Amino acid sequence: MNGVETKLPPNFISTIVAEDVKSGKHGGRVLTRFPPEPNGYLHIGHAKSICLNFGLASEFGGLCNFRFDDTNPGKEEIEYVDSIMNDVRWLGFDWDERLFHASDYFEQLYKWALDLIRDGKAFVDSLSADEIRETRGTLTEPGKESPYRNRAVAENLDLFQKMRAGEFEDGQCVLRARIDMASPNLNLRDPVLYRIRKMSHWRTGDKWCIYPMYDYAHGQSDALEGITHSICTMEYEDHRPLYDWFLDNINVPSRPRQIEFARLNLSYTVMSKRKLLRLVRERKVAGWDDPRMPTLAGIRRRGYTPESIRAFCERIGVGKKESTVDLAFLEYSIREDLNLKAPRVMGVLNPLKVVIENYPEGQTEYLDAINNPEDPSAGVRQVPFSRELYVEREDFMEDPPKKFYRLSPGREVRLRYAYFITCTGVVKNDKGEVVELRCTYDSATKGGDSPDGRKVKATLHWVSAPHAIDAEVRLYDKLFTEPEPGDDFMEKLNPKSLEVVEAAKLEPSLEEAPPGSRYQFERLGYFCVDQDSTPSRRVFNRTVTLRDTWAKVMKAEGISPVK
RNA sequence: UGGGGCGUGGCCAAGCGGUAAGGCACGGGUCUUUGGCACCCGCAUUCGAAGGUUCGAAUCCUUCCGCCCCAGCCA
Repeated sequence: MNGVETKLPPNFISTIVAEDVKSGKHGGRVLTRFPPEPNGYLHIGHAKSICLNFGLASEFGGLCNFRFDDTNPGKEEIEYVDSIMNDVRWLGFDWDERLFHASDYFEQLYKWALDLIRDGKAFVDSLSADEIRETRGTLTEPGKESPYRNRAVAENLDLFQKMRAGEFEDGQCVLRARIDMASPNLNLRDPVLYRIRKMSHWRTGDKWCIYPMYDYAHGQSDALEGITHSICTMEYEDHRPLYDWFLDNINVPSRPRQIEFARLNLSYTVMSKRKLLRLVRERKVAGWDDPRMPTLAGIRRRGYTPESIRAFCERIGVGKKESTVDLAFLEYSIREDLNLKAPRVMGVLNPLKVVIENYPEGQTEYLDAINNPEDPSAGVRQVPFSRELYVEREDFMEDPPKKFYRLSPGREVRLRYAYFITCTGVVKNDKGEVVELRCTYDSATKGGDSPDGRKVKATLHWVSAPHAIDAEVRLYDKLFTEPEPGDDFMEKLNPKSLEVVEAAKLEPSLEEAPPGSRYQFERLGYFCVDQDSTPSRRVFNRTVTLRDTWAKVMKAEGISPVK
């Protein structure tokens, strides 16, 4: 990806894999898999899993399969299938021809179920869902065996075949494993293997009316594909004994090992599909790809790069401890990446008109501006300068506090790549609000340096009024006001998570900026052109602000920012 | 209090019996035509707690405390 392969920091999983490779387990082969269920959009938490699985594979010269865990037609939709594949590709991973589905294995899974029945290890239970729940027992008391638990093999075989043939209605019966109703691990109390669902499946159509449960499908799918390390999140740890039980009691072709790690939590955001779905359904955000969403679609639209997401996932580490990563860490990753790549440009979000009184009317000069100080190869561009300009309203204070060293009456500052200007007058409206600044410029300071060595404390961004282009700029901030939104997250929504600037003034070089392109608006932050943008109505999203030391000073000094 | 898992600075995270890496955040400074970037300095006598073993413990043993997960015909 970037010439020199940076060595990934080791973690407990890569240590296990390294030992297996060294000991020759699986013949030194490494095959992982990313197994999403197509019932929602992928989010940054999935990115951690994707990077882990594909990363491990490439680190040890192995491969990573892509597999849809499509065992529940009631919840899965084709819309999600497309978005999921698109997101994984965008993140930068490729599964070549290795696209699989749990549904590819329905026939084999069915045959194995028949084997389990013949071995007396599975039975058809005619208890209702409620009855099964009631007899499962509790955390402290054992469950009760189903009265159907000892049906004869022949009867079970007959019943199960009839289940498949559609002779029963939904819920009338299920196939259950015959393990141990007294197990302290609830997953082992005769878990359901198959349930009847008379609905068509996005891939198998109406071929099946019985569908395998996750536990029954996952491990065997892994075994069928020859997966060596099946990595999942901590909540499946209790399922591992069952995962292993199937592998021990079925004649599977290989023996995968399940390893669990802690899922990612991010401060100031919610990650569960249920909560994200609610934000979408209740219109708290514009959709799954709203730039405030932690979905990959949202993050992408926000302007994050796949490289920054990968770097983030590599840095947060992999462990078994529940943790919440600071959102600032994610922001650090995108700033770090964009600092090196994003072309610099000037744009004024909250325009304050400036008239340079001693600058010739009608004159336009084109000044050289460096595109990216971090990347000389990015070259220079020319920006127009004229008598009337816009500067940021926040860059002027009529009565500045001691630490404010931007523009104020009588103060001289530099306009980036242009001239030193001195504020000579302030024009106010009848409400007393500053509506225009009158300034003079020093023609000897063209380009931004004074031949007499005169120094100036501040450098301001600006844009020439007659040359500026208008744009809508969407300023995004955290979606929630609290680091841990919790279950009442709907009450913790940040009312200022989106502020729309209707008419920002941008330098004309942005005229043709294509959707998706990213820029640094100097002194403000990183922005990207939104997909809603059109030539007649340009729309930019703020990906993240620049680090703002001045904002911290203001906060510390109790100075309120100018509105 | 059935079972499983986890507890190292504000947030992540190395460490695996030899005397607490690194990153983010934070504070201070240098530099600066972005109050950006870069660079420098600071930031746990202490590893959930208490005992014990040992010349020596975050690492081994006890006990205790705290947090998370499991009672879907969801994944």
